[in-house]
Amino acid sequence: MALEHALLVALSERPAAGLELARRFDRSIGFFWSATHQQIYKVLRRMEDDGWVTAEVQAQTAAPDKRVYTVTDVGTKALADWIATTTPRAGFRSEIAVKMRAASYGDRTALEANLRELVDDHRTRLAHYEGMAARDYPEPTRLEGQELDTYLVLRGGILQETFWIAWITEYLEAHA
Amino acid sequence: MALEHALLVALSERPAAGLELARRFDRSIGFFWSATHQQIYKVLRRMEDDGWVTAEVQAQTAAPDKRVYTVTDVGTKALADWIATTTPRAGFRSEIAVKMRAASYGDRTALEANLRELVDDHRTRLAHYEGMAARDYPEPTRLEGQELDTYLVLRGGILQETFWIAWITEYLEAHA
DNA sequence: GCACCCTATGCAACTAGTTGCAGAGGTGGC
DNA sequence: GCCACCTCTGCAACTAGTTGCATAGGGTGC
Repeated sequence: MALEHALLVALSERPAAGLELARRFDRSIGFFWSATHQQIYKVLRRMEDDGWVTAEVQAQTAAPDKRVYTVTDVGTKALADWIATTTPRAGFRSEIAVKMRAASYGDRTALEANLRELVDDHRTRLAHYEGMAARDYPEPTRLEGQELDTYLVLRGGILQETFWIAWITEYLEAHA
Repeated sequence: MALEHALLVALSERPAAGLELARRFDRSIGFFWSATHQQIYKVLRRMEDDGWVTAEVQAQTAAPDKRVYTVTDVGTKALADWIATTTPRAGFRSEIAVKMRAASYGDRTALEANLRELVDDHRTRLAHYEGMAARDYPEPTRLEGQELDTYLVLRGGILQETFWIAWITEYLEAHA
């Protein structure tokens, strides 16, 4: 389970409240993890119980109070310890892949329409990521350390989208 | 949840018992799903309760009886219905990606060693998949229908491994 | 003043999957 | 005969994540 560690990374960069973190999952953290706000609040509460983060209630003017979480020394150490562990290769699970394999047992035309929507979605995301890369990292070879890591994770997002586009395109063309 | 559907696909091709299916997850079905034998038995039992499959107990000579599952008409229809549903784009969750992003907060050297092991693993799998493709599908352009689908899912496995190799290699070289 | 919307947090029921463990039939080696 | 190993099925406790729903503070428009 890496949600708690993904949250530790995000909070190490900038303390934040729950909903703000959920929003960051729609952007930077979202390249490599995703979570609902319910799940985020649940995990944040547990991290607080474990002493990994502290919460400070901040009053706001036009909205309810928010709880801003900050990583503790214990949390920083927990993150470092986790980074030192070995992560095995993850299995690949994909519902659309099951369907691509199963197409002969159902409505292939409906599946192909679904695939066309998906590949469009992936193309849109790829264009968005590539725009981000060009705008935020005009000179990637000059990057180092944490900033380089952030860029390289964006590169992972780009390559991942490229994979999906290549595969779905190959599938659709092979059946044309 | 697509395990039950992945199992329907596998059983539609060939009736099988639980452990045999678990073994097939280490091979063909394993390109797009994975499951432990405990999970497979659990799901098979539910599919049987739902009328999707029937089980026939077969005695064996040097091993305990096995339950061979066969898809029913109800199961065949359930699979077709499912194929006609729309599958949304799946999120990308990766523990190693979180670590790549978090490397500055821990032991980067240990992570790089982990990444080298992983990329070797991916290269081995890629070579294995490419060997399968060359051996089992010498003339892919002549394939049609279900056989073509099987080949294209293998292609997905190849492209997926290619993605991982490209990304990890880029990460390691950028930090060299 | 009410409906709608936004921010902000969070409970609870449920699901899919993991892990540890277990019983049973049988074979081969010591 | 016992033990290690293989085949074969499966229970149960647990975890991570999903979904539906809820409360609460505040602002805006009709």
